[in-house]
Amino acid sequence: MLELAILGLLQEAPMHGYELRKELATKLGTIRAAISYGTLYPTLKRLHSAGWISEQATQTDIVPPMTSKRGRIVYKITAEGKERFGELLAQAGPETYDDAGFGVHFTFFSRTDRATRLRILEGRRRRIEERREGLRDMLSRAGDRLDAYTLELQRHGLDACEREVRWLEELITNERSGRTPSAGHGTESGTTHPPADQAAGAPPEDPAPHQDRP
Amino acid sequence: MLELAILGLLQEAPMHGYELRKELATKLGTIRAAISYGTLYPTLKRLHSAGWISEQATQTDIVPPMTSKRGRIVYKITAEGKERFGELLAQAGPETYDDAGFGVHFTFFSRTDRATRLRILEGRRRRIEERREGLRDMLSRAGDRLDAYTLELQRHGLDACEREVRWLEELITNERSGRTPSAGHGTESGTTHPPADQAAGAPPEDPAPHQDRP
DNA sequence: CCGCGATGTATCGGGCTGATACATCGCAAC
DNA sequence: GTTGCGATGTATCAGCCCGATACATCGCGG
Repeated sequence: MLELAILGLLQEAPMHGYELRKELATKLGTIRAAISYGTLYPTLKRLHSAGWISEQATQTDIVPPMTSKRGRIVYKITAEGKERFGELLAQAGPETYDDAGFGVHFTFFSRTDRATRLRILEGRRRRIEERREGLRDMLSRAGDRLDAYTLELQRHGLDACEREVRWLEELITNERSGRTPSAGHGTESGTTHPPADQAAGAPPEDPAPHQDRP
Repeated sequence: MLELAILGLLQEAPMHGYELRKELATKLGTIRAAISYGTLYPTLKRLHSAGWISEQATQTDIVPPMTSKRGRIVYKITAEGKERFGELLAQAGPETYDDAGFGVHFTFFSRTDRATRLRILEGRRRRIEERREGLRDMLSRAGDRLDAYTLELQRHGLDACEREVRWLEELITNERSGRTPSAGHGTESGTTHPPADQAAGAPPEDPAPHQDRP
């Protein structure tokens, strides 16, 4: 999972560890608190020894007139790494559908082909629907056996599940009709689907999700 | 964290490992996927060697005429364990406010005094508000630097944050005014509460778990 | 009587975290 | 000027936790 994330970020630009961590934190911040260095550095070493990335120490102090940065290690993705990234992007196991895995995959959706995007969205939806059903069963069957606070927690969880399913459904519909997730809904939607709000603010960037790399 | 959860469940009733896991899964299912045996059993051993719980093997095959259950190990909380549970319930560290920690604490709110409940709810709210602010900053500052999918993920995360803050706010208000989270809002699908089925195996414990109100 | 799914206990490799350590840079306060 | 401090940066370690796996038993239907 982390492997995919790192490869994906390094494909955008070479980075050193600290930068990588910050980038991970902002891009996956929603889904994953913040990757720890205790994970990051060993993983980078692993990726390096596997040949997916290259390390390049930068302690050339003499050259840069601006800021003679201290020795840090810039990681760069290799050709094999790009290949590996493509594999990881396309394949979807069970761990693709949990919170962390889905978040990472989703982050790179603009570099994923549409079929895979749909597969992953539907897998995630299935996962959340199962959780939702479990919650519903529990609330209707054992509802009165639980105390008020536990009940409230479950209700809140159920609510989040229903909301996420709706979100996924919308995304799936958009995928099928060939739209990218343009800016739309303002935080509150209640029960009504406002169908007429896109088609005005078309995103100028992000033309088409490409699959191969330069 | 697991320690608190186990102690709390065992205070309701003695259980063996399998049962404990199922109970954990349903009560904390919202917040934590499902505790693994690879975690559960070592933890139980640790709690036992610390003296918080007692193990009692049940392979008395001869006695019971009904079901000669195979040897399983029933865990029971000790007096020291109850004391420990009380400590853990009252103290709140940083890990109290992450998803897992908050979920566990919240589950046992009916056995927590009001002051602690408020402290935890407010701490959690603060945590989520920080996440929310981070997301908002990111969306307003670097919004156009991110691709459409990443953006959409962040928006969804922000939405979830705002929703949770509102939920917490409501709970806090209720706490201050002395209400417990009785069933209130919708999310319902015609729930007719089927009453009258407890009083069978339920322990006569649970007299008056929370403080009175001023 | 045989498989098969649920129940039940237990271990192991490995991923991930939080704490910790160390070192450098830029900047502001005194 | 030097002292402190926070951001940047790399790195390790104990320990928690998960997924996979291995057993063994029970109750059930074919």
